[in-house]
Amino acid sequence: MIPYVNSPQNNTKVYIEIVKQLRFMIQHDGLKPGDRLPSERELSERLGVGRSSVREALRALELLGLIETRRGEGTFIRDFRGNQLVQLLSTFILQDQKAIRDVKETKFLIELDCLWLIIQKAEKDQLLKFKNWALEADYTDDEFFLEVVTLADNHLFLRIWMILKDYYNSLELKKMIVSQTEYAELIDTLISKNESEVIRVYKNLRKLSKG
Amino acid sequence: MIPYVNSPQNNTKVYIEIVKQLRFMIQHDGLKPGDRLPSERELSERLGVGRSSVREALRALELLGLIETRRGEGTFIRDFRGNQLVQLLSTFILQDQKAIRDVKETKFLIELDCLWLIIQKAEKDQLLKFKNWALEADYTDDEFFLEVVTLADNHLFLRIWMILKDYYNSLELKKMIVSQTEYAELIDTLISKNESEVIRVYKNLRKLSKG
DNA sequence: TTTTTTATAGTGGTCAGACCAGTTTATTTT
DNA sequence: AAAATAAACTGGTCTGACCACTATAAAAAA
Repeated sequence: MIPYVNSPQNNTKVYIEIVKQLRFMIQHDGLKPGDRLPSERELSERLGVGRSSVREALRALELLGLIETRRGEGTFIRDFRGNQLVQLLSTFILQDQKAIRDVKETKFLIELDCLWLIIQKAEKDQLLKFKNWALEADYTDDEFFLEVVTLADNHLFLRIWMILKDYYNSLELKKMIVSQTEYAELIDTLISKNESEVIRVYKNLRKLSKG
Repeated sequence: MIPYVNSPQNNTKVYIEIVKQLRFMIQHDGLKPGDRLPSERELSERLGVGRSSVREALRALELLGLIETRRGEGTFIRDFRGNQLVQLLSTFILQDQKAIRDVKETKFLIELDCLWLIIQKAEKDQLLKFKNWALEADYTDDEFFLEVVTLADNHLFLRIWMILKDYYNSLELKKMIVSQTEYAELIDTLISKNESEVIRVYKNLRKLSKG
């Protein structure tokens, strides 16, 4: 086949071109999450490039979380609404030890953001169900706020919060004890859509007078 | 050398291990943007793995924008602000309308968070200097809010915002026109530490009645 | 001496081929 | 028809070979 990728006047790297070709291929063939891509050897042949270059492109996309590879089976398109990327960047970025305060601060504010989003978006019966659960079930603080962030219905916030949560826990700070009634009270303020009360109750729950 | 990477009980992919080793190396040696990494051949030898595996790792990091490679010169650490990958991810990910809404929503709330942090933390003379700049200098909306996020003095928010900003710009939405006086008004509310006014002015600046 | 030119060693970019370790499919045996 | 076996495929990795380009050291010219 004619090597799209390796034509003389093209001076961009081969693996970048392969990424572009893959993107085109996915769009053109309407491939969806779960679908299989052609094998490395077939791509190599079809695009007229070496297999190692194909692999460089695929590995890059894999690290980005866009595809998934299973030995012996093949390469598959992934459900990439979340971004692996933030995951990865964070591990690069969060080496910085002095960022502890930033992590706490960010986690708190994002939790507040999600509470605010819930007020804007959530249905009342969703919240009532949530409250029942909060009163009866057994859960950790993380599990409670996972529900909150999920209810906020913003995938980016969910991803960011997940990372922050993990990092926060790795700090091994002393845990606050929060009673079920406090959680329930927070949900009540959501139901009543009282923004300032949400902030007050949340801060109190986190034992914060100030941010 | 002992191959860290290829020990028997380790069944994760070699290139992933190399990424981890690189991260460790960067942290341990305190490498900063602009610094050079060891050559591919040297890494291959030092880690006891094939050069092609090293390249898979490096290409992935390059696509992520974390490193930069110059033929004949070497591989360098980059001042990563998500640039490269955003272009790519945006076309892969952001076809989805909900994802687009999430990006807008998240950027909006994080900007508000930063404004709130400024009220808590910033010194008055910092803000006055900021206002002078806002009235006299020439800047884009991104540049203005980069100042805001910087003033919030939270590295994590800075990083997240940078990524979001790039995502957001890659959406190619129509830009709002904001006058210098509007920006200055926002800074005034910061100086007066009036939280509800900050929210109102910011929303107005973004032409939002609701989130 | 200083400058310029020229060779050389080093670096990333790419390819081809080999082998291993799994999975799937086809074939054979029971 | 079911089970066991063989073959064909797929990704994972390594090695060695070139090429193109850059930086450095050596040699030649000024």
